[in-house]
Order: sequence, then C-alpha cells, then structure tokens
Amino acid sequence: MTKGIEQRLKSKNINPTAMRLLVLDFLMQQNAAISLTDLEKGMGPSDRITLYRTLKTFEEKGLVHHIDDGTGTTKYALCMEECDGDHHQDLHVHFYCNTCKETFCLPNTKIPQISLPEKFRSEEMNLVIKGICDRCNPD
Amino acid sequence: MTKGIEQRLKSKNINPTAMRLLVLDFLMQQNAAISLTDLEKGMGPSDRITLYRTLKTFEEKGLVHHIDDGTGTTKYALCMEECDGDHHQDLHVHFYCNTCKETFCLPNTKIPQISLPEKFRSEEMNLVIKGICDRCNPD
DNA sequence: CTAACTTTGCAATAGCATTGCATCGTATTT
DNA sequence: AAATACGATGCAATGCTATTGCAAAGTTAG
Repeated sequence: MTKGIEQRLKSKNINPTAMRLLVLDFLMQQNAAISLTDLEKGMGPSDRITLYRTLKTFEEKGLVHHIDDGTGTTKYALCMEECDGDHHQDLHVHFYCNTCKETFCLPNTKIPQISLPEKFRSEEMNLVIKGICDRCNPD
Repeated sequence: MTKGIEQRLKSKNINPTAMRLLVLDFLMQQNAAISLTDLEKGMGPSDRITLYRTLKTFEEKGLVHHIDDGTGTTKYALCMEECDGDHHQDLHVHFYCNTCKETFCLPNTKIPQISLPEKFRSEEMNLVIKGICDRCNPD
C-alpha cells in the first residue's frame, strides 16, 4: 500500500521518512487544495513547522505546488507527474468556490495565450477564477 | 490643481477630506501598484491604520482596486473610470516584474474567455503574469 | 451652540510565514 | 561496532500584514 507512495517520493529524490509518507498520503486523499492549517488539523498531532518544511521540500522537488488563491492563506496541491522542481507545470487554472470556500486545480483548463504589450516578457502566470464550483452549483 | 482630485472623490461619493486628497494625489502619481507600506513611506508622517482605511474606503467606492500579486502583500492601484464600486472592472491583467519587483496594471490586456468544466460558474477572475517588464527588458 | 455623524489616531490582536537552534535518528566511514 | 556526519524533526521566537475596538478630533446639520 505505502509502496506506491514511497516510490513516488523516491522518484522525486525525496527521502521517504515516516512523516513524509503520512503527509503525501494525506495529500493524495484530498480533492481540493489545502492550507498548512488544514494539513495540521487533518493529520494527527504533529508539529506545524515540520509540516511547513515538509511542504516546502515537496514543492522544491516538484511534488506539490502552492496556490495563492487570494484568500491570504497559501494552499498546496499535488503536482501532475510532469513537474520537475525547476519548472512547475502550473499553467492550469485554479478555481476558488465562493460557496464552499474550497480551492481546486482545474488541470485540464489551460491558460490561453495572452499577448502582452511591447517589451513585456512572460515567465509565469497565475490565474485564479472565483465562482461556484460544480458541487455547489444547483443547476 | 486639487480641484480635479476633489471632483474625482465627489464623483465617487467620497467625502473629500484633507487626508483623502493627499492619498489620491499620491496614488495618481504612481505608475505601479503600491502596497500599504509604500503608501505609508511615500506620504509624510501619517497613521498606517488611517491609510489602510482610506484605501479600503476608496476600494468600496470603486476608486481603487487591490491586487494580489502573489508576493503576499496586497497592492493597490487606481481604477479606470468605469468602476462603480459594486462591480470592479478588474478584468485586465496584472503584471509583476521579477526584476524590479513592481506590480503594474495592464489595462489594455484583457483576460480572454475561458471555458470552464461542466457546472463551474465564473464570477471573478484574477490573472497575474510574472516576468520582465518593459523597463527592465534589455532588448 | 449643540447634537449627530464621520474621520482619524492609538492600542491591541490575530494569523500566517519564516528562521535559529538544539535534538534526534539514520546512514556512512573507519 | 563505534564514531561521525548529515538530514529531519521539534520547540521557541520573531516579523509582517491585516484587522478591529475605542476614544479623540473634526465636520455638518439643526
């Protein structure tokens, strides 16, 4: 069971410690992006700072990416497989639901090409759409 | 001189106090979005909280909009004329320069239409592009 | 002139992000 | 197997931004 998780850590060059296995396992169970506080509450008693650093390590190694959804608290979510640490494939759109207050990745919704004014050069893009998510939409 | 500024406040239903005239005047001199701390430093000795509330009032009345550029600190910039407080016309793109660390509005660069997955409904969008701005681009 | 309301300033708080340092565990070397 | 080196963890402490409560000052209306 934990084999797959361990493999996933190793494939990203992350030492598979007990803590990290637990955190990754927890992350894989989420269908929304979570904050550090969510993680802290969701996992048994554990140190907030360690969790913080665990997420940071995961991010450096390309296992998770962080999302600034405009709420003021950073959210984290697992990356697609293609991420390699240096260049996150975070060109997908993020969605914040005004009703349930959850933040989701929309991995299949890409940010379209945008033509910038003269001499501006794009390196990263971050698009957050706010609205009603599929679960909260009564239609 | 201050006539125009005063008019601009009145047209948005904001009482033109001395403080507010100064803040608006300062904002009009900026070509980049500024943080509360920038405003505090840029203006003479003044109370941070008052400035904070001034910006908040301006925002409620549709005179400025805030930008979450991903740096963690909120930036503020003047709105286009069309804003009416309820619905900000903030469908333009914001640009954060990785070199000079400034945040700009790109009022003529609109966010393109994005087709969301089934049952997702969009209400607001926030697109921040990071890269090199025209001034910092050596080309 | 007084009362009502708005604006301002000070104090205080809360929450998140972040770093320093000590401890502990594991892996490596001898 | 013992000593050592390195990475991971946990605790303490700090900084910064955003935000609210309350009292003082200023402004407007009656």
